[in-house]
Amino acid sequence: MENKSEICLPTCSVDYAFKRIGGKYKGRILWYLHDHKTLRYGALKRILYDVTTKMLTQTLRELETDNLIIRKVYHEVPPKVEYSLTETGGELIPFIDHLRQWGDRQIEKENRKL
Amino acid sequence: MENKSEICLPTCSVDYAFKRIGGKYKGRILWYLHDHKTLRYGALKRILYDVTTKMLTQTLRELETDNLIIRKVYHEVPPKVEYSLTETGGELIPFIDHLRQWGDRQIEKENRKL
DNA sequence: CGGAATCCAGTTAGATACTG
DNA sequence: CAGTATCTAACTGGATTCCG
Repeated sequence: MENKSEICLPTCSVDYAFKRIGGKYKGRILWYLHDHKTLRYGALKRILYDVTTKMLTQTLRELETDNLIIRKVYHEVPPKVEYSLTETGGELIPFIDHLRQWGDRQIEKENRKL
Repeated sequence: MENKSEICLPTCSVDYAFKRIGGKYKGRILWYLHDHKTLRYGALKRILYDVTTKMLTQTLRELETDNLIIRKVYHEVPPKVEYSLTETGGELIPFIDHLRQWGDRQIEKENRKL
């Protein structure tokens, strides 16, 4: 499975950016990693809770390839892998945070209508 | 075809927001509508250029349902339909702009490496 | 524990043709 | 002009099983 971001030239930088963080779980993963500083594979899976191992692994690999997260392997038994944000990935946090606040406001609005 | 945003409760507001603007063309459409104030269907199709009528219509309907854009129909011959941002949609522009700038920086970085 | 591999159903999106 | 309808290829994502 190839990383989409490698096989197509973006037509504009908005497109470029959305390709990198627009995946089904990417926004949440970046946000949770910022929240917890570092998370293990299993912990991430528990927080996202509806994700399959296949999807999680695939998504993490894409984020790693795009240099948004770091994958650190501890060669122990049992194995341990920790994920954290890169500096580039961290630069996206203000954006995600604003988006989160916007989302909160919309959810509130919708609730008031009911 | 149901609008996804209607059939699932978001697990968190990050997820909520990404569902609304994370589609393949949504970011670009919002950005272009902000840039041009208002755009006709055909103009949008030309700017996005690789989109099919089916995808464009579907995406525009989702954005409309989520109250991010306005669809204004002129009952003329030939027909004329203009799209523009709602106030809520406009609130997203600063974030998309931020994302766009981030994208620009990444593209530059990648070019320097080559 | 942190995945990889395989198989398969379901969805999505593209091409094409047609319409008010 | 601004779509709709239909068909199909392609891809996505889920379940399951297995491995170092």
